Amino acid sequence: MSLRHALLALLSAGPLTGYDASRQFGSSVGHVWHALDSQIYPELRKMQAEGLLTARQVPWGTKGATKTEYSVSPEGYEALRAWQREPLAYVPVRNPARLKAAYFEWADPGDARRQLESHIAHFEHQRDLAQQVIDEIRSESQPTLQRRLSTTAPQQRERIMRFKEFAHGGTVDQAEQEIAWARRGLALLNELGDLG
Amino acid sequence: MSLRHALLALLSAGPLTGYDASRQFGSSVGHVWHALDSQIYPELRKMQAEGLLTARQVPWGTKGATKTEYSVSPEGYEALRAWQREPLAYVPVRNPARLKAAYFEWADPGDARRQLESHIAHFEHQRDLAQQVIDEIRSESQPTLQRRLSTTAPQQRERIMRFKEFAHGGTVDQAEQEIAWARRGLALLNELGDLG
DNA sequence: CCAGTCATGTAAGATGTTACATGATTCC
DNA sequence: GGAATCATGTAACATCTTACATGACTGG
Repeated sequence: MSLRHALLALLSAGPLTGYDASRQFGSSVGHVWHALDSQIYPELRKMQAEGLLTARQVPWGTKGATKTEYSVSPEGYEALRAWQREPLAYVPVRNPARLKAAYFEWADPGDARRQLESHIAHFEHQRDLAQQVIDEIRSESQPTLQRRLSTTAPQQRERIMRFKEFAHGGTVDQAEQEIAWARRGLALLNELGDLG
Repeated sequence: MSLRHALLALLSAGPLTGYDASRQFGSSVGHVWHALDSQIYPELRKMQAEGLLTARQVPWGTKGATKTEYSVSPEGYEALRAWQREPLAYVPVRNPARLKAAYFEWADPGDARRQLESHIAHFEHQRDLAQQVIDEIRSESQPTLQRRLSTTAPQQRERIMRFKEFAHGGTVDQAEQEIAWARRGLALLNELGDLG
């Protein structure tokens, strides 16, 4: 059900059309919970059907076309708070990189090395992305955050920004840790190469 | 397709019945790739149908009953090596704990605190589990690893153990990092509490 | 002979991925 | 007038979870 909470969180910053929600998703909450358009549109409709969102047709263009704008209903805000009240259900471990590394004896050393190198490249990219997000938060240049802050009492703004920084800071740390792990793996391959 | 690779890895240590595979799964490869019995049994059959495993009926008990024992076929071993040759497809981020933390402004401080405390408890448990696995590897007391090592040339044994240690070491590091992150979150809540 | 565990699943549903589809509008 | 992007999906498939089912065997 996390997609639902991600969407509530996104729309809690203010109403959005389905299209705008899809676009802004990727550059805000999508950094911690990825989803594709093909999931977002149907989920928005389902949430509206269940009363978490209210929908309104707004004009689009000059020729009488419309698009759907969604807002969080009182029930939706309550669902957001209820979610925060519930303990988080931890999902069982399912880590493809660790799985592969545990059975590197089936790889030849060159392939194992390449795995680890692309692991490093991947998480360097993740780290840089998350660091960018943090910079955008600090500079208040992120559109979704701007909408969020504009409807918030000044005393609350600090909290909101600090929580987001904290969350994305976790992503940075995790990326650093994965990079350090993969480097240890490369060192191990070197060591075993010398032995064999 | 990782379940398939996890099962190939498990059975590469030697033949197992479906039931034994299900049991041993949890105490070996299941530490990096979780799966339930209801997934394992059907997947073993599918893998046999596709020629990755060979099945053999072995007697069970004294009254003529049988059970199915699976072994990795040559095609299965090739699939295992092919998997190690392919680059890993990184899945998009989907992190419920980070998602929740990014929107802690919707939680009251007590609930946010409880989230972080159970985050710490969860990863302390993960860390201890992974540390146990590492100890079992070092002491060669893990049954699946014993089967694996017993069919391996002595020069290769070191490699196998070091790779597994390395993989589970990553789980330990990740757990430590999550614990440190959550502690920073608790400190942040304290700080914001003082401000508000 | 009865409890436990061995042995093997099925069925329904939730969630997510991949690939494709289509028309409207705006900007150059 | 054509390209880009706005707007909104659907269909098929894969994967995983939850809940349930059932009979055989073993040890006390």
